[in-house]
Amino acid sequence: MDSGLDKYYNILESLVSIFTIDQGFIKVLLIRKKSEPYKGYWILPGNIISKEETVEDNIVNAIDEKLGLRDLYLKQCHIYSDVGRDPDDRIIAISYIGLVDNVTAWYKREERSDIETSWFRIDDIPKMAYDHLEILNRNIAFLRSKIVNSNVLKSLFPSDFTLPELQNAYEQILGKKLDRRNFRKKFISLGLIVDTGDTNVGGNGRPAKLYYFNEEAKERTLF
Amino acid sequence: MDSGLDKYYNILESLVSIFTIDQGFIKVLLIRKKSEPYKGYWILPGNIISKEETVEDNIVNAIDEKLGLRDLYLKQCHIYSDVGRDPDDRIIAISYIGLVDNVTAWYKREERSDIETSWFRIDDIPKMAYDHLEILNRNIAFLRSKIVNSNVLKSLFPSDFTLPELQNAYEQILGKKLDRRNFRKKFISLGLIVDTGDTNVGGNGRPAKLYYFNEEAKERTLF
DNA sequence: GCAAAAGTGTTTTCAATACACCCATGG
DNA sequence: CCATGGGTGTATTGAAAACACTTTTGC
Repeated sequence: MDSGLDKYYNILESLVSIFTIDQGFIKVLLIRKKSEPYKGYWILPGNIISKEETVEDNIVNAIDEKLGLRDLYLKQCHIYSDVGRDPDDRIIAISYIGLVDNVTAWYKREERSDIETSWFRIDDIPKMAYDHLEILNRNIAFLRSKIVNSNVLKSLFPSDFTLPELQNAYEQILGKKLDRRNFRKKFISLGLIVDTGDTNVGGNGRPAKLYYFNEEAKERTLF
Repeated sequence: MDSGLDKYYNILESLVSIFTIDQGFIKVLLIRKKSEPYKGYWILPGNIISKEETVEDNIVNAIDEKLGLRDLYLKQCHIYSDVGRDPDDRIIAISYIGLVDNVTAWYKREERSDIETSWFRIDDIPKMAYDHLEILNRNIAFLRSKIVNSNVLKSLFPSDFTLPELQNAYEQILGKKLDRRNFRKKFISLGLIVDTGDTNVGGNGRPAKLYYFNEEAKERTLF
């Protein structure tokens, strides 16, 4: 590393905000840092990008290896290139949003014993290293701007969800209450979701009908 | 460059699609390539990113140095990291959209004698090198999705534009005709544009009123 | 039978659309 | 005076928003 071209060799990392919905709360998957700097702080999952892979491949592999997750929805979000964003080195970050349904998040996931991970509610984020809080917040804002378009949240609800659950997810991300009747009317009349004929069991009150997302429905503006 | 970390040193380039509106046509500024490979083909302006600058700084400098343009609207668009996108080397591209008004584009621009540039209508793009056509097309699609939100096109019209000119720009980018009365109604009733009290001169027919964009108007969905 | 949560229809309001005639200028 | 392009108002339609009572279950 001593040619005049050195200054053109950049280090890139991918950083992913993986969201799921659990117990009615939108949560994000974070990793606890085990070494200095920022030991004990939390970071977004990610990886250094090598010359032999695309950014997407890098992320898919990183998520599989570090988190034991496969088959999630990924969406490129933003690039962070401030020279001082990492105090030790110039690292350019490429941020992505990932969405997984809660069945995959909880039952199909193979946890790695050497990595401490945890899901956090997006209104209760722990202390985060580097500029990762800023990146996460921007990703949440991006998610918010995306869900007004139909079908984006379907990655969080693969099958057999109830309308109150779906409405709850939209309300949390949009940060406001929605009318139950209008919400139902919109999703059903646009053919976005399909009645399974079943109802859920347990819990208080009247059982809710179960739905799944109509894969054929085309994208359109919702809110 | 022979440590085991070599594979983590990536080369990055910025690539910008700079749009303006001229004679009622949306045009993009391209550079003609003077050397092999792809000699004689056209490329998007851009630059290799060094370790000591942000991507934004890099682009601002590249546009100033190569094109003699300053003060344009810039918006990050997408990252291209296919391993084979440049046959000679692995280069990751970060694409941006740039918007300049036609006064700046034509009168405030200092052309560089050693660089051959030209504005092309977006429905008449010449043969382009590498994957630049794909990148440009994606940027055009991105622009199309952006202008449905107010105020994005104001960078193309700094002052003293006519409503037919503005409508024409929207029609070209959206690819469809719009109703004159409804178009006018929307922009004026939302307070997005302000009447200067003047009218333009020359040309056939009744002179059109001149407007400027209201800087205080807040963003909202238009189409 | 009552508490808890889900399901359902109608009215009102506002924004989007469709539509046709008059006006100012240049030649 | 006529050709050209710009400016203007109204009626209709459709989607969004507001709103309250009934139904099903567990205890």
